[in-house]
Amino acid sequence: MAPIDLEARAHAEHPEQLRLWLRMLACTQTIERDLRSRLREQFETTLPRFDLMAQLERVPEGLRMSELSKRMMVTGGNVTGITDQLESEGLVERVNVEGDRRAYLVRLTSKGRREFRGMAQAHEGWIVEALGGLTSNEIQALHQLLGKVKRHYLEIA
Amino acid sequence: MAPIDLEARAHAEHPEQLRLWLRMLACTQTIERDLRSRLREQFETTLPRFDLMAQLERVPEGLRMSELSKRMMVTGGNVTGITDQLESEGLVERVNVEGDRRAYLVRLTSKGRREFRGMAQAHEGWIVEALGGLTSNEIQALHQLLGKVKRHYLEIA
DNA sequence: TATTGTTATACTCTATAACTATA
DNA sequence: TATAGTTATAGAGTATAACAATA
Repeated sequence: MAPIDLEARAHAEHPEQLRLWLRMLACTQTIERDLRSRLREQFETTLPRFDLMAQLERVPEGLRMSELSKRMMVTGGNVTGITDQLESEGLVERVNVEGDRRAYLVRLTSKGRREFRGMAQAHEGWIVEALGGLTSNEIQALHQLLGKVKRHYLEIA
Repeated sequence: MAPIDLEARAHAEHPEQLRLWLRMLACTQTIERDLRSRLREQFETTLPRFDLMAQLERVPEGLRMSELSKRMMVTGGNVTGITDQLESEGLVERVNVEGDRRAYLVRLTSKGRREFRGMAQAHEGWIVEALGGLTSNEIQALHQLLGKVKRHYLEIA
């Protein structure tokens, strides 16, 4: 039985692209909502905070605000706000950049790194579970197809 | 060249599910952001407002608040707020339900229907363009795979 | 002048929970 | 008691624009 959700507005007469889009949205919104509520309940944090820390985890020396802003796909003011929060909790720190006194590097503290590992492990488990209905081949296929979507979108944007 | 975005945090060592998830998010967030800004600029409206009207367009007799809430995947209070806005602009109306004086049917006015058609046409064009990099076969494949994701997620939720 | 990051602000979206009215 | 919808509230998330310091 079809669930009643965002996709309910799709007509059979709609172009196949639109029907696909509504399904994509329904999938990501549902999963994302659950991630948010689990992050809040189990770790008292939010998705942007988690995401900022995830970006930093890959880069031990830290990232500039402008780089974080690009990667998180949000404007600079917001990165400042999230960084302020995390810094006040001792999870990240701002480090001066040699040769440019306007800029900082934001990096995880050891406390931040420790706390992030716990969250990341849980998060990974939730995602593996959420996508657990797919075989490895299907995952590869989806990954490849969405890669194509992304590349095309960057070209026309 | 790989774009710098949400996916930048993906490691090769991450499980394939997580890498897929980050790609799904990057795709939908990018497209969704553009939709929001185009709806704002060209039609002075928002995605939830558009979505509510889209749900109603399929059902000329209207939908109850509770039904809208389910379909839009948001809680009742929010539907009230959006409906209030649209009603004050004469785009939707609340109609009494015979036999249940607690409930309403919300439906598009003719003005609402007229304005919606314009927006929907533009919206459809944006989506067709956004997903224009895919062949029809690829669209079918994605649609089918995401259907599987959705069904599995409903089972475990 | 341009760039980095911050501050201030405002608005949309959302969930939660208490509430009113009807069933 | 349960249900339909509303109200009130608080917080997340975001964009915009003006600003200070530095390049």
